Amino acid sequence: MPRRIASGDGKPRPATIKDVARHAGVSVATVSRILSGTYPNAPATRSKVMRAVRELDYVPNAHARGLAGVRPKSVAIVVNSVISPHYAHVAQGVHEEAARAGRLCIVGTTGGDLERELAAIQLMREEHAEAVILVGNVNPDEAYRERMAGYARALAAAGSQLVLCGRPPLGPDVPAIVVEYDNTGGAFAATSHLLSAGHKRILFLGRRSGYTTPESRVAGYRAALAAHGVPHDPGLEVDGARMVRREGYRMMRERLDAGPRDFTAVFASNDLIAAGAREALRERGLRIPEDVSMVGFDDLPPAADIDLTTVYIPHEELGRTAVRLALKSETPGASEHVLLGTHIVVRDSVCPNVGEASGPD
Amino acid sequence: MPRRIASGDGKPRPATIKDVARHAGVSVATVSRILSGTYPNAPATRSKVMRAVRELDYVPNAHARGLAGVRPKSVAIVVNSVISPHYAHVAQGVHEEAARAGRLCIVGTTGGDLERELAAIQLMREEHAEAVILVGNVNPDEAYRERMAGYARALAAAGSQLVLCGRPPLGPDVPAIVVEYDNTGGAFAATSHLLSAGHKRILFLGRRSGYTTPESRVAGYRAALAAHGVPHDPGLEVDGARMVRREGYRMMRERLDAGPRDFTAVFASNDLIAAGAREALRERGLRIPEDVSMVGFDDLPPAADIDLTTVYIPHEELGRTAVRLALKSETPGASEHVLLGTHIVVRDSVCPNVGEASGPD
DNA sequence: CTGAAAGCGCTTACAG
DNA sequence: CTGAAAGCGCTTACAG
Repeated sequence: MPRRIASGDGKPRPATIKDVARHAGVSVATVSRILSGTYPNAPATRSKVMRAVRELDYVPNAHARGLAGVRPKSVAIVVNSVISPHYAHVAQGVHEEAARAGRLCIVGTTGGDLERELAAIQLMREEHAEAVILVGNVNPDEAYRERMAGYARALAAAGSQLVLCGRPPLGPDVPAIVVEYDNTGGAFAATSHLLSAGHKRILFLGRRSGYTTPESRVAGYRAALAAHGVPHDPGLEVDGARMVRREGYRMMRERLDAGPRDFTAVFASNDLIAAGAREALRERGLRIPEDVSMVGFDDLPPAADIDLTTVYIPHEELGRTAVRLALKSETPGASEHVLLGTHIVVRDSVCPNVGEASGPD
Repeated sequence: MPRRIASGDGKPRPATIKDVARHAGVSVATVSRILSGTYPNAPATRSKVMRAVRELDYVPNAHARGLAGVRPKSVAIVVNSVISPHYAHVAQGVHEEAARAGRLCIVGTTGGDLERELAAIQLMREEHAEAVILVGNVNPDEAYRERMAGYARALAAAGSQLVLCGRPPLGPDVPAIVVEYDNTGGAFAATSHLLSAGHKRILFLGRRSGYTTPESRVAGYRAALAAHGVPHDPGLEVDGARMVRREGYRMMRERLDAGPRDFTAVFASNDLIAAGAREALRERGLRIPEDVSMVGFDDLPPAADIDLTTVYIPHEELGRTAVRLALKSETPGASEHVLLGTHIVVRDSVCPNVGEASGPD
């Protein structure tokens, strides 16, 4: 049982470096040096000090240490929500790499609210986090770019580093590290997979104008159509408000209600949308893949449960890379751009097209 | 564009309170008081100071503030992994409540590793987190109890507070807040639901001796059998190593391989296990609920996708309550015990038993 | 290899 | 309502 120091009024208070020094019969400078482990020291002194540390259950005060100029041991991540599977997996990667480097993770959630994002960044600046990682889908309009440039410069000035994860770069004059993954390539592969099975009428579910993630997936979809010489019908691109299950259900439901089915396959902009769309199809007695083929994006838990062919994103690798690059860069305010690959994962949601569905031609 | 202070060597450095004071023509004490907002102050002075703060983009240094004795603005949570849906939802609740209270969240992941748990707690002590929340299933043996008692006392001594979430209390002499939910009651309701549908041979999938979560669910299962006058057959309780999908698959698969089916219904100790077991059943052509009825526990995402009747746990409420109680308690090292309710959520995974399965009698 | 002392950026009695 | 000064617990040149 470690002893506790009693202050004047008898209440226990945590031991300080002074207590340790007194206990070990050395100066505080010596204790500090021995604990830092980067100075030469006499073994006898060393063991005296370590013994005192153990006996007093001494834990250094991170605030004092931070004030005295030592780089703090924390990285920060800001996400919309920690229950979104994609964010959770990226965060998991961040945690792993942070733990490996002996860093603590500060996590901020915004719920998509700008006020909360600002407040989170502010608190992280106060804490002097070594890096601040922002992740996820955004609409990179002028206001967004200015906000990010402001964050980047403020963090750099404070010796920290802004990292953008799954977002586009901000431009050469903004000090930020960017870790992206290949949305367009993945969407190209997914669409090609359907095209190779003979599908020509492929519904794209979940377009959202202005937002980087769905837009780059639509781009891959269109590129694949073009590459296979299949005409592009804008009427097959369905808009969705958010990339969630319920939206997938709504979009498919409304499509089926609107008239005779004019597609044989579906490319859902993510797995959650695929799961929702699948439910709407089943309510009409349409099975996957016998009646309709479907491909998703993300390769997150729902995909395995519904046997969905989808596109794998290196979620955790994104988080690990973000931390690795941020901690590596000696100079705060570094700029770097990394693009990680994606690939298709084949399950059982695509059948060859036997030409049932009627096109508008 | 905020001005940046240039230090001697020309590199920008973040503004300090001194810069603000000089810029506003007042003393640092005045700036400090105005920013704290808890002292009387002259409106004219106030606006001068706020203007300087804005123009210099001043952010207070949390380390200096912490050192000077102000309670830090962070709560900490320690979980096995952030991608486990249960942990993620509890964490979401913690974040919400923390954000509401203007606190930052420090999140530690342990991967179930004791070394990492210890390291995380240590770092959180260094950071002087206001509360440290530990969540999840454990085997509360002597070593565990001693470890927790040590954490609790060390945190209390440092003015912080240990909170146990979904874990049993440690005893009256240990300063910890405990927020539990009703596992046994939920399991009783789930089992009763199956019994009411006429099932008598109910497989319990995922017993794990010594671990609090599965053990209290088994207890509810047994209590329900007893209450309904159905004989308890220990042979219907199947052991599982971890509460994951793959284990559910393995347990069901081995059970079906071992001989003729001797149950008409399944109570899975959580939804993931239910999803895995369902897959094994389907491989044998057994459908839910036509051939086998099934009930799970958690009411997390997989449940809706597989139409599973299950037990709802107030995951997020657990996290919110943990933070609320911890921040409320003025005296660090408070003791408190809260038990939140659970309830059954009926979907489409239970049919009346028509007496197909053969019991051992 | 070790110690005495300055300083990091705040807050808060203590005076006025 | 405001200012001068001590002090929080460390680290690190500066001496020796």
